[in-house]
Amino acid sequence: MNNKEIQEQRMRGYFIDAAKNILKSEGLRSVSVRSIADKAGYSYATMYNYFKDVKELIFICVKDFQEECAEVIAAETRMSPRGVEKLKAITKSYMKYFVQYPGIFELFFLELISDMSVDASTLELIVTFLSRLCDEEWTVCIENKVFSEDEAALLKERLNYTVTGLLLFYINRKYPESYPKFVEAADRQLEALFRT
Amino acid sequence: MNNKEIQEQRMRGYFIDAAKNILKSEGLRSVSVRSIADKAGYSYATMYNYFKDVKELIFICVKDFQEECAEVIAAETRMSPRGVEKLKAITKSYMKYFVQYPGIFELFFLELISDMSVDASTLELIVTFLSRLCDEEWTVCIENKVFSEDEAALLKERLNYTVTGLLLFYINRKYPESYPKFVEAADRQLEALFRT
DNA sequence: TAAATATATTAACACTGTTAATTATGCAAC
DNA sequence: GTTGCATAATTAACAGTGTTAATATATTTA
Repeated sequence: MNNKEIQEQRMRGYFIDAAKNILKSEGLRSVSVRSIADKAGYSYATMYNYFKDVKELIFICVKDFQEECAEVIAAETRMSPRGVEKLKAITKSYMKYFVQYPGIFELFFLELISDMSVDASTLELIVTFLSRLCDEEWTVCIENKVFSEDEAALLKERLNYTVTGLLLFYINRKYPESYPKFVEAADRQLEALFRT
Repeated sequence: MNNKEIQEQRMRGYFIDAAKNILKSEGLRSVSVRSIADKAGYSYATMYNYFKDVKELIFICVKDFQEECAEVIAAETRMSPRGVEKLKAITKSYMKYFVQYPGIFELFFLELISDMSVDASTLELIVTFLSRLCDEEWTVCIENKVFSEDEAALLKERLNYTVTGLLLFYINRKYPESYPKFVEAADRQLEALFRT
């Protein structure tokens, strides 16, 4: 990587960090070209020298947030016994992360991707995130004959849809009306899902 | 209802019809105060004489769309045998409706409700919609001892979360990548859900 | 140092929602 | 029928949004 590329990457980093900062603290609604540029310490038009458009910029944050989320989950579920228990723990920790940062949930699942500035690989990254987080534990379950491979494949899909549905209803439609009730609903669904 | 009220309701109707029209044909992104007023045949500021803001206006459409959706579903599932089969048919018809009108799905589940212009009863209407559509058939299943009341309550919740997750992934994240594959995924989940 | 290139900034455009000021309209009283 | 008033519809304006073109400022090369 030559000097020019290093400097370019640095500049991109300034904007990406600014965007991540606003997304986490103030949410997706507060993210704008001008607010990002302000925080990055540049004029708004400067962004267009380093990114195709603002959609490209904010969707770059997805990868970083996933890494952070994965670390938080790993730390929180470190002590959980392998297998089904750990699958539950990972899923709960996953939901907790998005409830804590609803702006990140909006970015992952709600933000429209009408134009082509969001590439397919980013979408793939998003829709497979929970599955990737759980992959290892599913393998453990299959090895221990808790589930067959077919069962596991079906449950993996189901977990993804159910958890996203739960989060969408709670974060975006205030249902259930309180966090404790949300946790109850989530627990109910998780228990039913992993009941063998 | 006196003349003034009649005229006021008529005016509201013009704007509501225009908003519904744009939502169905062009989607939520094309809905704006000016585009609605254009179609209604009035200036943009006239809307504010009849609605608090544009959010209030477009969320009024929810009720009408639900009625239309319920009618479509009733027609499409008329011949289905009562019980589990009808539950599946209703759910598939429900998904078909939102896939056909993604703008309506966006309005129901994706549009942000930050400010207080969307009242709680509308949110309640949205989150309970599928449950209400299925309520009668769940009762039939309980009466026929296909499910216990507790089982039915759990499955009702699960159906709601799963279906919304499926639609969110397909409509908003292009996953799966084709409609046939989406239908396959939906069928898989439905079959597993109703497997007794 | 001077010229050429690259980068950052400002100005401008077309949108968005919303409010205030202004114009047009309908209606009651005379 | 005309006048005056209340009501309703409109235009103008403001503060935002994303984006592009033209301009100003650095930086690099000759």
